[in-house]
Amino acid sequence: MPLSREKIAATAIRLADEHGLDGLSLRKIAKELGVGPMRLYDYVINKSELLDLMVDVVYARIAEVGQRSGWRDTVLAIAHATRDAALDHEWFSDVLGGRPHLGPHALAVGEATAAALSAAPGVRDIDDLQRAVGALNAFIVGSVRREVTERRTARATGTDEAAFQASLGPYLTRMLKTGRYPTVARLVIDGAHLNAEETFNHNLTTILDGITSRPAT
Amino acid sequence: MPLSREKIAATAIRLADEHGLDGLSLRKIAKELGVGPMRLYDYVINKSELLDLMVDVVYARIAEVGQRSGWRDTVLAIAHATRDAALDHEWFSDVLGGRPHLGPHALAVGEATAAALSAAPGVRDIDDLQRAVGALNAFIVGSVRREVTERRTARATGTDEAAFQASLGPYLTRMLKTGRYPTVARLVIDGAHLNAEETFNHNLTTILDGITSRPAT
DNA sequence: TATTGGTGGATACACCGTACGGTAGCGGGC
DNA sequence: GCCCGCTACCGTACGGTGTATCCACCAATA
Repeated sequence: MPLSREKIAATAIRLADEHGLDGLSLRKIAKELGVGPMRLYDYVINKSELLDLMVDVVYARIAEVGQRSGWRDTVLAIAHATRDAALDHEWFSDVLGGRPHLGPHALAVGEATAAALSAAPGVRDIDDLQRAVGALNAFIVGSVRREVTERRTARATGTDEAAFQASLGPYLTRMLKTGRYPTVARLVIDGAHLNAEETFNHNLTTILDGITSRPAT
Repeated sequence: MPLSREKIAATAIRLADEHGLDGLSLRKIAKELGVGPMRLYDYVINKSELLDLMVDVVYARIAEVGQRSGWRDTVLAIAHATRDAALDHEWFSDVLGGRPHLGPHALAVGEATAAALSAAPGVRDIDDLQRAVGALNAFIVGSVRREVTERRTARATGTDEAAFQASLGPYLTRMLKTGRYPTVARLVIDGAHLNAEETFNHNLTTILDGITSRPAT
């Protein structure tokens, strides 16, 4: 089993899944592979390139959803696949939008979404398409990042009310008790029960409706 | 001039503006302040806490836009202030959405946007408000990240066509020449002339229209 | 004057990415 | 058959990071 870019990327992904991107180091990857650290540089230029490799592996999984019947179903499938991938590989959300995704599978995903959106009503020319792709991707990136961040803090503080009160509570409740943030307070207190996937879905359709129902300029 | 959290955060922001977040280290900050590295730990627990401090300083600038006459003007002002701040402090976009923003000024910005959105038509109850805030913030985070990333790669590769062809060109043009990404190719070739701020504005109004014009469920 | 408390500094540790020099094995030319 | 050159592999080393710990000094108090 002679070592390869794929094998390196695979173990790197596994380690990143377990210990996060900060806990990922070339030395640990090498040790996990039973190899000296410098061996990796025969297959990869940088840690940065290794990261690009990992990212494109994830995009390969996203690209697997393929094409659905209608443009809207395709977009929905890609968006949900992206979200699922980010929830499986939380480090993926740390990189989302932070560097250009130019791997072959990333391009394939981009092509699929762009092709789907170009068939949407309200998308008339290339400028419309560029804006639509931008809006959709921005929403996906932002949503996924937000959800992963929330999940992390929930895991760090503990899900239950008691642990929350113990960790963030003292500061946050004191802040909210000042009365300077009444709307935020209402959101925190009353609005914590919404399902994440439903919210994602809801906002996604809102965005798509906004794109398609745009009046002619 | 005895050193303080504010002074530390200010020089940290300056260094991060110049050399990026990766080029920021406690040792450099300390050296810039003419102080041993460990002195900083008398004012800050972690590098993480220092980052939170820096982030909240930026949010203070964003919060300065205050309240406009209508809910829509307020939201637009906050969104643009966020974008401007991220373009001034590109490291800010690296952190956007990646950690909970709980500083007092961040909460103030959150309160202002939530309050404004709660007055928007189509936002009837707390659940609507939560979703609307989520959609808007997701879009802002994603858009700003994308724009900063593009600006960075443009700066790295050089703006002009020749340098671009020399750096990313060989790989990207070869990829696009395969014919597997026709829509992306069209976007890259034909659609590079759009103004970033206009696009941001356009998509922002699209999102807001989508939120306000949602049918009653 | 002796003691104590706090303040600033230096040193040290574990870890990181990666540049560099060396070595062992192997295929090809004479 | 012998030797050479080349390639694949590897260990060591350097400069940097965040941070814990200990130490020296100095002011104020008993």
